[in-house]
Amino acid sequence: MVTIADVAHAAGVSISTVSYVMSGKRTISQDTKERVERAIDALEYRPHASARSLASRSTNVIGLQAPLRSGVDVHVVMEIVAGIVREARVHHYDILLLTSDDAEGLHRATGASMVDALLLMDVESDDPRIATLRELAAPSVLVGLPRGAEELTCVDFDFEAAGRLAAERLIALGHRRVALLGSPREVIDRHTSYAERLTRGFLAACAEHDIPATVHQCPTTHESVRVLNAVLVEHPDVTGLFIHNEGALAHVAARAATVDGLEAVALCPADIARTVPTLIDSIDLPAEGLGRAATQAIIALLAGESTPKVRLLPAVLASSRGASAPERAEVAVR
Amino acid sequence: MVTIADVAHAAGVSISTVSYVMSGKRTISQDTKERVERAIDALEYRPHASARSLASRSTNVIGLQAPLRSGVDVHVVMEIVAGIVREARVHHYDILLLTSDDAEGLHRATGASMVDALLLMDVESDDPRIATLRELAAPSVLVGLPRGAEELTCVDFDFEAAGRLAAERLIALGHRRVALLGSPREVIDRHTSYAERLTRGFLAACAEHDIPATVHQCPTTHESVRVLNAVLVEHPDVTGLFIHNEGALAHVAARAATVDGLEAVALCPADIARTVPTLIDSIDLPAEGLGRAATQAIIALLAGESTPKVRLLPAVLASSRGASAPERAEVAVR
DNA sequence: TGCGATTGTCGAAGCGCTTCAACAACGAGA
DNA sequence: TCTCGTTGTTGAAGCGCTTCGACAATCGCA
Repeated sequence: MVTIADVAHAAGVSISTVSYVMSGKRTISQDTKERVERAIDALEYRPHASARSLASRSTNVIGLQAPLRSGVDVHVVMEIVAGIVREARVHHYDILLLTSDDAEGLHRATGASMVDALLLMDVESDDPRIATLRELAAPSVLVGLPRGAEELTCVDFDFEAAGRLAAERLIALGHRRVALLGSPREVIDRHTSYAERLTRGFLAACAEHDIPATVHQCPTTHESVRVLNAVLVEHPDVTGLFIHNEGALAHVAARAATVDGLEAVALCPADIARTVPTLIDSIDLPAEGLGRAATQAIIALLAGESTPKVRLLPAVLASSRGASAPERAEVAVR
Repeated sequence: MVTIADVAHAAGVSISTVSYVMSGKRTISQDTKERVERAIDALEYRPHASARSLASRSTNVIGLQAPLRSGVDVHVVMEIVAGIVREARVHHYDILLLTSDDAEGLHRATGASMVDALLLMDVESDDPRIATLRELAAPSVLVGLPRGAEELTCVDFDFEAAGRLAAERLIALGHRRVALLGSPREVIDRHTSYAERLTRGFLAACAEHDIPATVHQCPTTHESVRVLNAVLVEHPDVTGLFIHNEGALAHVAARAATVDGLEAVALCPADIARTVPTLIDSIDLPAEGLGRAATQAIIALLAGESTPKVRLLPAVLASSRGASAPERAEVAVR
């Protein structure tokens, strides 16, 4: 293994000089700097991560508790994680994957100084891990917006605004009764923060416009079609649908397209929306951007910068009108 | 921060004694051992991971390159990762999540001694990372079965056997022309190892029974229904379907159920199969078990044990016959 | 021309742990 | 009684890096 001593020797300087060249924490003459850098390249030197972290008291690793639970939108979770990992690498951080939903993992990772900071996904409205986070020395960021998260930094998509936006869009399209086909029952039962906020926004906007609205828990499979059928039987005057459910989206949208006058808006990643041509409109769920934003927040905390306690990514209506990607591109060109 | 010196002082022993109590590498009297353990508990001592790894020259961390690509079966990937993480914890290892598909990440993680070993998922038939792995000092295990992986340890599900099994099942059910609705085009184009092996097994078994068979690339959305329709138009005598495509499964199965005499078998995780009642049968894709097996293999390598170069988890027909989980339970009870 | 400030480099002291070699203390066999 | 193994414990030497304080060498300014 190549050590800093080998580099120092090859460049004809001391160990500390090599260290300062790498960190830039002291001024080094151009000449010396170049000699050291050549030696580093020639020897393919890579600093030993543990040695570095022992001496510098920081690991450049962020611990991530990602959900591996049922009912969650796996596609979205993967995208968020991808965003987190990519953004972390930009800032020279790595991601340690912690088994989820146990506070012990948080204690272990920080107690053993394996990580500089923590990132938590799939946060519930009253998450028991929140209390744990307060005890820990390491800074943390939540992807989600639980109740009672004062003092904690939270980053999330603005689900409440998305609910409003969907409702207002449907109402603007002329619908006089609407329904939300939302998350599966287990997600609701866990009081997952985003599901509750989405519902709140949707119902509030409908109420403001005096439009009757109902909310339905929706299984992720083609059984969701049964839910839709039941909704239509119970409320035959429902003509506007808002779908937020990865697994059910394609089924429900396909079924909805067969019913005269029924129109559907969805909340989902843009690439998913593109595969469902029968949607009237969609609200983009910027999953990767969410992961990146969360990472940026934790990096800022680590740098000692002041960050807003809560950052919500805005909900924007994608003007897809069901067009597939290539078609949209053509439209844009004309 | 509590250090080993604090524990030693509290227990009235030397630092090395504390270390030997924790590692068990030397005999320690029962009395001393208990005193040390009490001190550890009382002080909530957690050894500093970096200090330990610097001194012991091993990190107890495994690097994982997981795919965050399109077309992959996200659900299955998540389950595999969950299996990997859980099994790793059993053996006191942690998982470092590496950005995927770049060989540089492998060099970085091992060169900087951040990991003891590497785990690679989503391996292609001719994966460029394989050459890199050979250069590295760290042991590695592939989840997949690429060509030219001699010398490398591989763990995977036996997709070829699954292909055979599905074909034989359909033939046994009396079908005289069958079709495989497989992975999306991008997965095929990447020459993903599992897709090719599944096809090979399926076609081989059909050929052995002189049963005509066709293979179709299948988009993951409800567009897959179009593919099915096209297949039925082109080959009206197709009555047996084998589906291996997470996103398309529910759509295709639902559509197939509307065609008289058409029967479908699927390859997917058991919990997914349960949500698709129109399936005749399914072959379980033991995703979590696959992750666990891969981790066990890498742990064995790290322990210097000899492990088989290739381990394939067997394909087994789940006798679901389309029954949903509760119904099956009832049947079992009677 | 002299003197303080700046610039560039270095030696050495850790960071918290593992592990080797050494060594008391003790019991057993001759 | 003496010697030789065991058994249990310890001090100290690293592991590879960062960073502090020190110190020449050079510079700017009076």
